[in-house]
Amino acid sequence: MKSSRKSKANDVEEILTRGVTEVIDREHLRKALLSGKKLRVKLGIDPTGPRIHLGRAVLLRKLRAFQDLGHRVVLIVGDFTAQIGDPSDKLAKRPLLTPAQVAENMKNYKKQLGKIIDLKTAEVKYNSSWLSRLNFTQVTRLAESFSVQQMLARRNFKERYEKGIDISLREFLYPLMQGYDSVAVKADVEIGGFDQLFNLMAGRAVQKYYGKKEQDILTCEMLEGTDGRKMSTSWGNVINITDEPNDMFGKLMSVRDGLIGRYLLLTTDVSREEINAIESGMQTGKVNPRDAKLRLAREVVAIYHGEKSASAAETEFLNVFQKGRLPANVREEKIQASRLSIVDLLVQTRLAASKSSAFRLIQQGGVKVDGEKISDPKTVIVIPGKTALVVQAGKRDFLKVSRR
RNA sequence: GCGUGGGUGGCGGAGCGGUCAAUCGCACCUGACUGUAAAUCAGGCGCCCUAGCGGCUACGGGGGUUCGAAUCCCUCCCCACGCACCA
Repeated sequence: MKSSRKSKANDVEEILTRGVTEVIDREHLRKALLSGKKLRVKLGIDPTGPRIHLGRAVLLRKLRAFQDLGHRVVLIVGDFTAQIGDPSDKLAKRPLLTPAQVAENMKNYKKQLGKIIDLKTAEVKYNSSWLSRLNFTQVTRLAESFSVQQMLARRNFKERYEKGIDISLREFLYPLMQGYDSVAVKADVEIGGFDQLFNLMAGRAVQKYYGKKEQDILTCEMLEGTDGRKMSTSWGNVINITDEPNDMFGKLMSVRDGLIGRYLLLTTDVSREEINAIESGMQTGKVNPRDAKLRLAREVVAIYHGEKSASAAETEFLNVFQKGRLPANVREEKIQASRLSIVDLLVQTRLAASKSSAFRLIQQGGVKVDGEKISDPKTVIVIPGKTALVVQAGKRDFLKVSRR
């Protein structure tokens, strides 16, 4: 959207290289991008309706970059697989999604997508609309496009085969289905995480088999979670693009120092020259990692919540965590009692999950009322009627309490 | 279908008759320190209370043996692997 004619070559280079692990066929794709032809760029979407996190956003942002150059984004909702179940999923017994659930999930998902992708010009397709219509003859024909040897070339299959671990035949069908999607939507390019390489390649094989031109494929790096491990909701190291500004800012500040460069590269538009400067600055001690991280946090929050929210979140963060002041907006709660033991107060206001944990919190010195540390669990707190007490549990949990 | 090994706290994984609310690692919480919710260090991490070498409920479900069971037996359910079936 901001590319002048002269910088187009740069934009193309940026697409082809930033956060990219592999491009097949690189030269072909470069030429196509420079030719001015409008390409159809495909990305598969998970129909279980998860929250979009910064890792997933790497792909979506890549997609957006294509969109900004005038190409057509084609999102494929994998509802068909969700409805027949994935046998590689050990928890295969989990309930399969009904069409209604998929529709609901996608409604949610689209709201998030809209933060990155321009949905007005994007196509959204459900792969059940063609996959569920294939009859056995057609499936058989599709199965002809691949050999067992080719399938076994996939690392995941190869390892399991060699170890004697079951591979369901149906699993062999999955790459074929994904490949068939590419035929159905006439994809010119498909993008995905580098773990998707095989499936993306399958698209090429299937397209070729059906006499279509093969899509180019582009795989992106996978972003680590804030602690350096694989980003995963169950690890709790995920930053979602729907996270509130202050929360998002704080989570970004908890990214490991060693990951600052990668985060800047994969989640922001900060130029690579600048990222290099920041990284070498950190190595020589000229740049304080904290400041690099503040920059990162500002950039990312601005992308999803706007500049204003970003600087507000920064001010808030510095206030609360550097200067130890009260947050600007503290939740308020009115309770009925006029006098309560500190333990009961913590439990009633849900600042502590149970009395035992409230006890612990107090004994560990994590509780303050109006800035004063409470160390005796038996302390009785008088709840004021007009003004409110500020109760603090730990570093980040604040609550204003007054009488109802 | 047969056989073997398993099912333990948010996860991984010890324990294999008592001192086990259960080693340890991860995650999480608190404190100290600081450059931040980073790193490091220390402590905590089922619930209840009159807060104590206190009480209660817990180790897939049910039943049993025992003074006493996560630990032994029976049974059911589930998982992994091997064999058989396919030939």
